[in-house]
Amino acid sequence: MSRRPTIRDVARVAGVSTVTVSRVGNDPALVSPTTRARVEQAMRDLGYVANAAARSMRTRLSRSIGCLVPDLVNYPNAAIAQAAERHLAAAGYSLLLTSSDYDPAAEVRALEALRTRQVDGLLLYVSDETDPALTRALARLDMPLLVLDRTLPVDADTLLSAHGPALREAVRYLAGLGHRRLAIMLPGLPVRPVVERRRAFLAATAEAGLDPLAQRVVEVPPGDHHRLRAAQDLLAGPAAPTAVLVEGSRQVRAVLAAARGLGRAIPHELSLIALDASDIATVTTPELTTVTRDYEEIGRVAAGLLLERLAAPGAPWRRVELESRIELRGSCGPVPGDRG
Amino acid sequence: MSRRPTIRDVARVAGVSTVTVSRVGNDPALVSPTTRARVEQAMRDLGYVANAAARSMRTRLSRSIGCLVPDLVNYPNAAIAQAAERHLAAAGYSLLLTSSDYDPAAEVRALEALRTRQVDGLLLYVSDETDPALTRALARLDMPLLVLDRTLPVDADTLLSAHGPALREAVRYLAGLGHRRLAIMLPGLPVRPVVERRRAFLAATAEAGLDPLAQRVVEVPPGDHHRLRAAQDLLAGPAAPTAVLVEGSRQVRAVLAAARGLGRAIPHELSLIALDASDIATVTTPELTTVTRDYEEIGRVAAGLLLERLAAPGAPWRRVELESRIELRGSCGPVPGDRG
DNA sequence: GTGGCGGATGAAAACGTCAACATCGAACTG
DNA sequence: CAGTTCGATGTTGACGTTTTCATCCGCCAC
Repeated sequence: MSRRPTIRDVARVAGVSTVTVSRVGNDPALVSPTTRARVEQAMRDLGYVANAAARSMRTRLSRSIGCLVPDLVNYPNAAIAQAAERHLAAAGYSLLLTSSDYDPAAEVRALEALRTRQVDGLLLYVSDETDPALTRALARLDMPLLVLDRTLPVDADTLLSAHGPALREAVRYLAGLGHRRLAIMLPGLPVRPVVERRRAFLAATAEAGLDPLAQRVVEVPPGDHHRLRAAQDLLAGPAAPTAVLVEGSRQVRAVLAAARGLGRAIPHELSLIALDASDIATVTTPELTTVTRDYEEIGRVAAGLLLERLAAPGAPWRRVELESRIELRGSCGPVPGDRG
Repeated sequence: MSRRPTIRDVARVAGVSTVTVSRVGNDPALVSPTTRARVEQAMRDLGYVANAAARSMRTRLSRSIGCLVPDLVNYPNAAIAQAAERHLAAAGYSLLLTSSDYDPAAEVRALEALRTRQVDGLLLYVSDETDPALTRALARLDMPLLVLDRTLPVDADTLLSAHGPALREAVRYLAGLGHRRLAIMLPGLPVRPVVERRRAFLAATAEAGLDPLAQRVVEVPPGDHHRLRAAQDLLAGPAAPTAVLVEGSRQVRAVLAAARGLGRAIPHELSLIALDASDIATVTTPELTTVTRDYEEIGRVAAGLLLERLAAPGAPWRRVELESRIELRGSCGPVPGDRG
């Protein structure tokens, strides 16, 4: 593989200086039409593409964005990342994607790598809001940050989802169906959506006049084994909840499996609302009532906010909140043996 | 935001030359322990990270890999990309990810962008094997290519999945259950897996002694509307197949919906085998018998092949094939009203 | 006719890093 | 003790691009 043609090769072939070639690429209006045509012809003939490394060294801009997600296989993450990539690419930015597998140490390493690579900004979906090493690494970073659905003590723009309102609506809906013993299963991660949902669940059940002692919040450690076990523990016994809200399709799977194992039919003997699991909501029987979000919108808005920040580095920090919504399907029903 | 510290700043603080600093980063053994310690301290104090653009300009290596996938939301793609990213990152490479949305023109544009960005190699999952513009762009690329599950007329290493054997096994299994009218639904994309599966389906049904005229191959254009329509058309009528093989979870959804709409119960009135849809296979009722692959393995091997190619640019091209396997679950049963 | 202006182009330098070569002293060899 | 080797460090220049400033030419206004 021979050396790639440089701006100098193009200049020589077109009989102009390198500056002129550069201008054809960056600000064509500065070059006369005849010269421009000659240069463009030379570029085509040689198969010239600008060397981004050299350009980025000179301009101190890499036109690339780093993106850190905990898990790309998780449907919402993939959908958000894909939408963001699409919009960043349209603006001429490339996406450097890293998946941390929920490991804060891996995230710190990834941040270092992205810093070395001179990304112009960062799309950040961290897996632990409380990790001090991570917070320190972020503060040291000194570049535009767009934080997704996290509360972090750093200067950054933030794009949040409003998890509370739709979840309250879901709880009211279940209470309206006569349920008095609810549970919510959340991943055991120190991140905002979990905090918000727990809070909204407790507030909404209290508002609905349900006995606080009969409501359960279960935080599940990662690993399918734990997920299944937690679901089985929750659903077994006479005081088991009659309705559960479950975050994430992996945990939903576990609950479906546990319910099947225990012979609890959905929705007749157990009502189920899935949170952020729209990838499987319409293939189960019955289909799942879901609290979901518009992931395409999230990715799009995130990309937009970051691009605006890059264009206006001095502007005040922004904090945007997008709605969640409830989608009623068939996984909820009245309480079995309702006393009403 | 002030200028980031450079190798020169570190050199000044540590009282050494820039080369020494460079060596501490790249080949520490060349530097005496005391000097090294002093340099490392200075790096920490200043928060120095090397500028990858400058390094890459000097070394002509970017230590980044481009990855082109048609759709990141598609579970197998996400799983493969994530596994590849993990292994590339472990080797010090970053992943530039682009999703083309099945648009060959977008793929050509993305290739141009990745070329400009001087990626050292490419992980390529194109959406059209036959597009001449794409093939031309690839030939022009002049960098190590790892082609995933495609047959492309370019010099490249190739990682294939063996789609045929497991699919033949699936057909034999269905024939063994008494099915005489089978169908296969494939996406209407000119790519190798579709070609392979079509061929294997036709060969296996013939081998099983089934009337060739009663077997149907349906190629479905993209779009959920088309998917549902195609499924309804296929399943309606007296000559409808009693068993279908369906590629991709989106099409599987459509078939499930159509079957439900037509009142055809699975597996009693319709047998279903899903191809590459393991994300939903265990949440449906009944769970789906599936032909699937080890996506983590694919991503890992792909990354490994590419890394080996980067280490040995002159080695002969490689062509690796990984197995598929069938996972029996509950979506297949004997033919309704079997004459046997 | 001269001064000035704007459009088109070029020369030179700089971005941050590393490779190639040079230097220097100390330790070893015979 | 001279010659050789080796380990540790430094000097210089180049990678490919863009920025800054300068030049040149023709044209217009006064």
